[in-house]
Amino acid sequence: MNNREIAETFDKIADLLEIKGEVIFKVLAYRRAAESLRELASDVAGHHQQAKLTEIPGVGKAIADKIDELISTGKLGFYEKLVQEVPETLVELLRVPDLGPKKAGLFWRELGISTLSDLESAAKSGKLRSLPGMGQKSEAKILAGLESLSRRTLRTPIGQAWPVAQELLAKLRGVPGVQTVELAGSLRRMKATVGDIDLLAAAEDSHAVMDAFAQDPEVSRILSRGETKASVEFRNGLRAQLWVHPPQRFGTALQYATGSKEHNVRLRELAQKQNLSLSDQAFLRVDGREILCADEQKVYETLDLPWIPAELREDRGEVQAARQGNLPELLELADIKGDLHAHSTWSDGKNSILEMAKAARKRGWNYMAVTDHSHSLGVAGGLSAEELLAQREEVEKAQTELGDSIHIFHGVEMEIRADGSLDYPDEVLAGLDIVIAALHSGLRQPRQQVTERMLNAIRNPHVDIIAHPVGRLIPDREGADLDLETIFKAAAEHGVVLEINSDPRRLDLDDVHARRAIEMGVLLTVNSDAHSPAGYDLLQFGVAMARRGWVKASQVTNTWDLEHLQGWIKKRGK
DNA sequence: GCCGTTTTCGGCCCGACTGTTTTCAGTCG
Repeated sequence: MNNREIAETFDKIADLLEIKGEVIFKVLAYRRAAESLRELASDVAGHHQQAKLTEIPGVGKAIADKIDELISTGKLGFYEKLVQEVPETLVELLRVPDLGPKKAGLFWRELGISTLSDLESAAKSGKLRSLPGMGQKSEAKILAGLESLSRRTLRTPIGQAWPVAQELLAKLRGVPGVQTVELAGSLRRMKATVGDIDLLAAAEDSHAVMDAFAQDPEVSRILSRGETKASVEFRNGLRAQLWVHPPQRFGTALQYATGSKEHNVRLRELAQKQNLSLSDQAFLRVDGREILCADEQKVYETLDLPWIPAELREDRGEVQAARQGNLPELLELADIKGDLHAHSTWSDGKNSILEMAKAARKRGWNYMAVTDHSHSLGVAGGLSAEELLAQREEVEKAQTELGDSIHIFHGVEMEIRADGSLDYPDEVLAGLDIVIAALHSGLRQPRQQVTERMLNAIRNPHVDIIAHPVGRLIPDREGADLDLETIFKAAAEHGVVLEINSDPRRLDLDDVHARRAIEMGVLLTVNSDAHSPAGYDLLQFGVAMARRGWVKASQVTNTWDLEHLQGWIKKRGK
C-alpha cells in the first residue's frame, strides 16, 4: 500500500466516524494523519521499515499500528468492523453540497438511506422534509446539490479556474467604490486543483460589488447572499465566493481567506502566545482593543514575522522558517530567461520553428529549445532520425534570420519506450544540443519496471532533461508508480535535470516532489511544453508550482543566462 | 487520536450564512 492509498483509507475512516457521531477530535486526527501522509515526499513503507512511523506529524501509537497492519496485511480490522456498523457507501453522500455528516447520519438512521440514489428517491418523494431540522427548502437544496454533483464531481484544475477568476477580478475591480479585489483561497496559493474561486474585495459599501458579482451573466444560481459574503455557481458548475470587507480590515481578511486552514491555525497559535486572538477581521487584544491591518504585511508584522508568499502557506514549515529568517528567495516568472521544451509543426505543434522562436523573443527570452517528439510517439507525428537531421537545417536557417536576438537550441523530446530502450541511438543524440527524455506509454507498469526504465534514461550520458517525470494528467490520470527517491538520487548523481512541466494538466513534478528533489541536490527546469505561442503563457503555472516547492531561481537551469547554460551543456559533453 | 518552551491531561480556530428553529444546529471555508 502506498501513501495515497493509506491516506484514502484514513479519510474514509474519518468520514464514517463522523457520520457515526464520534467525537470530532478523533475524526480530525484521522484527517490530519491522511493529509500528512499525502504531504510526505518519501514512502511511508520506508518509515515503517525503520519503525519511525510516529515521527510523521499527526501519527501516534494508534494510527502507527493501523499503518503497520495495512502495510503488512493490506487490510485493516478496525476499518472492516467500522463498515459493518456504518455502510461504506454513506461517504458518497458527503460529496453533496450542503449535506454534511450530521444529516447523512440522520438520513441513514431514520430512513435507511446509504447511497446517492437512495437519497435522490427519498428527496423526490418528499420523505426528507418530514425529518427534524429538515424542511421543503432543505430538501430542494439536496436535490439541487445532487444535480450539481452530477455535473461536477472533481476539483477544478487551476487551468480552468484561472481565466474565469481573472475575468471576474477585472470586472469587480471596475465597480465604483471598490478599492481592491484580490484572489484568495487555494487559487491564490496556486494549488494544482481548486475547490472554488475565492475573491476578496475592499469597499466601504458592499452592495454595488455584491450586485455585480451576483448578476454576472455566467452565474446560473446564487447559493447565498449576505452583507459581507455571497456565493454563486456558474453554468459550468464552478463555484465562486466573494467577501467584502472595509479597507482598514482588508489585510486581515485577505490573509484569513487565503489560508491554508493549517497555516492559519499555526498563526493563531503564535497570536495566542502573544496574548492576541486572530480572527478573519482583526487581532483582538485581551483588553478588547483591536489591531486592524489594511494589508497582509501588517498581519505578519504583528506576529513578528516577515510576509510569507501565498504559495508557501501550507503549514510545511514556512512559519518556522519565517521566524528564523530562513524563508527561501522564491523563483519568479521574471527570473526565467528562456524555455527548454517546445514543439513545432514538425511534430504536433501548431507553429513553425521561426514563429515559436519569434514569440519567445517577444517575451524577452534569450533562448528557446525546439524539442519535437520522437518517432515512437506516432500519435504526435514523432520524428525519425532522418527527419531530425533535416530539422536541424531549418533550425539553422531560423537562427540565421534571427541573428543573435535569441538563441535556438535544437533538441528533442525522446520517448523512453515501454521496453525501457530509448528512441534514438547514441550517435543521433550526440548531434543534438539538448535531449529531453520522457515517458508517455507503459505508465501503469509495476513500480520496479517503470522506475528502471527511467533510470536507464537518466544514466544515458546524452540525456539532459527528464520531462514531466511522473506522467500524471489532471484530473484523469494518476502518474506512474515511480520510486522517486531513487530517481532523484540518480538524477543528482548524473547531473540530469528534472522538469516542472507548466501545462496545468500536468504540473509535474508537483510541489512536494520538486521540494524533495532540490533537497537532494537535483537541478530543475520549468518549461512550457508549448505547442503554440500561447502555450508560453502557461509558464506562470509551472513557476507557481516551483514556488510551492520552495524552489529558488538558482536551482532552475532556465533562469541561467545563455553563456552559463551553454557552458553547462558543453560540460555535459556536447 | 494527537500533542506538549505554560500542560502526560485537557485542549484541539472560529464566524457567516441558511433554514429551521422561537434560540439553535448544520455546513462551509
